[in-house]
Amino acid sequence: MKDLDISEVAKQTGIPASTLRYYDEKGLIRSIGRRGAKRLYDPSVLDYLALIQLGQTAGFKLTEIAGIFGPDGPQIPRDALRDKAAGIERQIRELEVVRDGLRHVAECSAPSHLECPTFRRMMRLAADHRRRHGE
Amino acid sequence: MKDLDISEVAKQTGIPASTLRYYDEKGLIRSIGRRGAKRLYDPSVLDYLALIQLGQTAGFKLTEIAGIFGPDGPQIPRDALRDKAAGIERQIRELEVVRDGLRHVAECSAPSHLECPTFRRMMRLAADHRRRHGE
DNA sequence: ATGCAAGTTAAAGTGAACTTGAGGTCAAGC
DNA sequence: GCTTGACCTCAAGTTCACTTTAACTTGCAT
Repeated sequence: MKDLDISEVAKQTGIPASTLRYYDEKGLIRSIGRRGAKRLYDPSVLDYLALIQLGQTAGFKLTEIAGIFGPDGPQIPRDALRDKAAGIERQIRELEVVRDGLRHVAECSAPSHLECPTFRRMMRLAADHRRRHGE
Repeated sequence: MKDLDISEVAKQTGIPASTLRYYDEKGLIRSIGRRGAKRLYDPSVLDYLALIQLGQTAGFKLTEIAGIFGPDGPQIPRDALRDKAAGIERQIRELEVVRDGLRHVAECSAPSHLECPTFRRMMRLAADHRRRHGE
């Protein structure tokens, strides 16, 4: 009897019960049964929820996540997946710029950041990058 | 007369005019004046819009972006900025996992990805990572 | 002067991802 | 067997970031 009730899942993942019910309703997770009216989850749901959060970090919609890892495997063609991976690669590059920008802003105290040459150069780079690889 | 009207800004950035008006209304950008009723923008708005998009990629809300680079510089304490940078650093790590995961899914054709050992290992790593560094 | 494309406003609508609230159910402990 | 508290459903509400619509105004070409 190692099945988890909704509050146990909530406690272990930090995801509110209301959200878990919402995911359940949307078909992103699936309870293994009920005790009375109460949902019971297999522990594997924890891995699955980690996957969902990861997908969200990457900017996937819930419906896309459900589509990729739905009840039975992905229906997504390989090319689309490779494209997605490339998109995330670009996103990583942009985040590196933001990270460096924030670090710079935290240190350098020019009167306004928009006047700091280092900062402007970073912005220019980012704009160019965005221009080269579609938005 | 190198000022830009709204459609020029839209064309050069790819951002719809409706969104530019929305940003204007929200105080994220500011027109340098009007010709008749029509907004005119300084070319620097292009850099500024690149910055906004960059901020969005990093998951900042529009109000946060306005707060950091509002009319006059950031009011955000250095520590908060460093924390943000660290958060983005984590986000980058997670995106690397997603990128690798997608690439893997694109190649390996196990019956279901949830059964592929490589994939499960990646998920576990991600979950651990998320557990160590708050959500 | 007239017509019209391209702008304007204000308000309402959209979609995604949740959250909240009211009222109901049920297994467990006293 | 009755209360209690954790869970349930279903509908409505919230936030964010826009988009759409309807009705109005204006600079510019004819």
